[in-house]
This record gives sequence, structure tokens and C-alpha cells, in this order.
Amino acid sequence: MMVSTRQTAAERKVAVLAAAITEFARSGYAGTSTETIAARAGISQPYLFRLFGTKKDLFIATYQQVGGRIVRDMTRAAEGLTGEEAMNAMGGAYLEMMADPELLQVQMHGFAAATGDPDIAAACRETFDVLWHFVHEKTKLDDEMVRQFFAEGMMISVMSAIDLLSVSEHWAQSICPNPEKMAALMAATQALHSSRINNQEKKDKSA
Amino acid sequence: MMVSTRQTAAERKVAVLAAAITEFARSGYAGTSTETIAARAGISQPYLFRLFGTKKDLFIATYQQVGGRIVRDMTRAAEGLTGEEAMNAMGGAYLEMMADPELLQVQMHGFAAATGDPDIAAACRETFDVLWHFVHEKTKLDDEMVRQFFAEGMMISVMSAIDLLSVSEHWAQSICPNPEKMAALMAATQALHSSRINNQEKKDKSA
DNA sequence: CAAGGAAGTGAGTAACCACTTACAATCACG
DNA sequence: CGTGATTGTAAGTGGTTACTCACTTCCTTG
Repeated sequence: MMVSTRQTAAERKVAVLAAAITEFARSGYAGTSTETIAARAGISQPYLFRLFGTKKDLFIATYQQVGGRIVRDMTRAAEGLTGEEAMNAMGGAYLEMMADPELLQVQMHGFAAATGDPDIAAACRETFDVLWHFVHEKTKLDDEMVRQFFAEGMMISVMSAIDLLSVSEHWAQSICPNPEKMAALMAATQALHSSRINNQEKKDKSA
Repeated sequence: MMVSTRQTAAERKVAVLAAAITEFARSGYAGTSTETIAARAGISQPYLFRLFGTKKDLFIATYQQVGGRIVRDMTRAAEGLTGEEAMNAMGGAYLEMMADPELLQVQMHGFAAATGDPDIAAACRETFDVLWHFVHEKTKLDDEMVRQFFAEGMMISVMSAIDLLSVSEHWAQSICPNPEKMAALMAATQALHSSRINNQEKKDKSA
């Protein structure tokens, strides 16, 4: 079969970034090999290096694209709204990302990798800067509300990373904002999760 | 000089865990080598493996000890208090950890590593479980307040990871809860940070 | 003081990883 | 049609890493 046609560098970069999101979301910066990403993107590893220079540059590019996607999703959700309505819509959009949590988890891995690398830390602060001004502009709400908005967001990212949705006990449920939306989310992600876990266990059989 | 006396396995484990906190805080689970931790603890790498079995077991033990330390610090801070007073005291204790952010950053790396390993994810949920019940018992406040407490906590951890305290612009300042405490913190951490950054740059000269 | 056990290490091993070099195929275009 | 740029790769390279084996040193205790 193998329909391998040539693509432009720009097209390949899109494919590589998509692969990088998936792999970095699972295994993080240090835990993901460039070989794995290249394989998922369907190119050789040397070509990946020609496209992105270094692993760190690729990670930062991936992280920035995730930031852009988050802004885009929130923009769409809040279209035509202002104030608290806009903020609620954006919070809802953020929550819905848990259904396909790659973006949230890449963000998480960015924060983590920031502790060991000033360049990555700077990229994280930059994205935070953009996001903060975006939310502030869009909602015109005061600093305190924006702060709480981001606090909720961070907790959602953590919840997604540690798979808190799988815990049915009271304390775990009570941490989740917007319970009715959560119920829908749990149903939506169940199939995804089980397939994910099966794949993971196949990989882990060596341990 | 070398005063190397023999120690019991239990004593060595304490030293190894202390070293592991420092190293995992900087470089995370996948990014830290067991050799580095062994060197900091002053023992050989084979002995580290005899004490902890695998790198993953060591990481989880480190993560759990961090959880215990956080509970301990918050318990002390809230001694004799109840309700909102207790919660504010515990929040203050959590904030103060930013002055020496290793614990917060290990926690962060736990969350991140959880995306790629179900055992680590389970350990994170377990710690969350303990922490939630602890706060709930101590304050007797309703679920919503406890939820907001944890959301603030997650944001503090992220702030510490990406070193948001170093940004003086309005948006960054406004994200920080408790501004007057923040001012004291910034002064307290400045010396620490500059020495940390110098060390880091020495390590990064190869890049 | 003999001996079993606990503390501790030197020297590997097999696998992996970020990154490079040198080269081949393909395309656009004068 | 040829030539220069672009897409793409096979085959390394030097370094690192989790983990093991075989061994020594010391302490305790009967």
C-alpha cells in the first residue's frame, strides 16, 4: 500500500507536532525519545532534527502549539459573550478538554520540565502571559476572578494527569467543578481510557 | 578527612530520600539518574538499588514522603485552629513552601509522571485522598471551600515550577494570592534563586 | 573467636538516546 | 535537460542509564 508522497517541510512539521503532542503528553520531555516521535510522524529521526533543530526546540514548539490550541478553543466557546458568561464558557471549554486530555497533559509536562530548564520555564511564563491577558481582555473581570479562573484550570490539569475521574469516592467527586458536566465527561472518556490503558500495559510488560 | 562510618539501612534510606527530593525536584522522574541521587546521598549506585529495588519504587517513596511532609507542615500551622482560620493557616503554610520549593516541585513531577505510569498515578491519587480528608477533618468546611483550597494549592505549585515570582509585571503579581506574604517570600528566595541558577548554568554548559 | 548476616562497592552489561555525516531521490525551473 | 534546492534516509557515534554480579568489610552474637 504505502502511499508515501513527498510533502513540504511545513506539512511535515504539522504532522510532527501532532505526534509530539501525543508522545510528550504520555511520557513528558525527558521520558520521550525523538525516535518515538519520528516514528509516529512517519519520518526518519534525522529528518525530525532537520525540521526542529533540537529536542528542546521541538518540545517548546509543541508546548506553544498546545497553548495556541487552548486559546483557540476558549475563544470559540466565548464567542459573542462577555463578563462572567464569557468566563463560564471558557471554563467549560477547558473542562471539556479532559475528554481528550493530551493538551492538558502536555501543559502539565511543560510545567514540570520548567523546574530543570530556564528556557522551558520562560516558554511557560510566556504562554501564561498570553493566556492571562486574553482572559482579562475577554471577560473584563477583576484580577481576583481571573486568578480563581486559573486556579480552577490548574486543578483540572492535575485531575486529568492523575486520572481523578476514575475515582468514584465522595472526595474525588467533590473536587470536580460542574458535576453535571463531569458525568457526561466520564461516559465520553470511558472507552478512550480503557483502550489507552491496554496500550500502556503492553508497553509495560518489560518492567 | 572522610569520616565514613557505617550506618544502618534505615538511616541510609533517610539520606537517600533527602537526596532524591532534591534531584527529582529539579529534573523529574525520567530526567534524573539513579547515579546522581546515589552520589548526592554519598553511597554507591548498587546500594541504592538494594535499598529501594527500582527507580520507580524510589520515586514513589520520595513522592509519599513529600506528601507526609506537606501534611506535617500544615498540621503544625493549623494547630489549635478550626474552620476558616485553620484553612487560612494551612494555605499560608503551603505558600511558604515556595521559599524552598523542592517539595512543591516533587509533587508537580509526580503529577506529570502520572500520565505515563498507572502506579505513579495511583500513588498521586492516594496522597490526594489523604490530603483531602485531612483538610476536610481539620476545617470541617464544606466541599466547595475545600475544592477552592486545593485549586489554590495547585496554582501555587505551578507558580513555583515556572518561577512566576521572578516576573514583576502586573498580571503575574495579580495571580499570586496574599500579596504581602509574597513580598516577604521574594526577598527570602532571592539569594537561593541566584545560587540555584548559577549551578544550573554550570551544568548546562554542554548544551 | 567463629560465623552468619548486614553494609557497602568495583566493574560490568545490554539497551537506549540525542544528534551527525554522508548520501540518495525528487522536484522546480531556466 | 540539467542543475540547484528541497525532501528524505541508512548508518553511525559517543555518551548515558537502569540494573546486576561478584566480591569485600565490618559488626554482632552464641
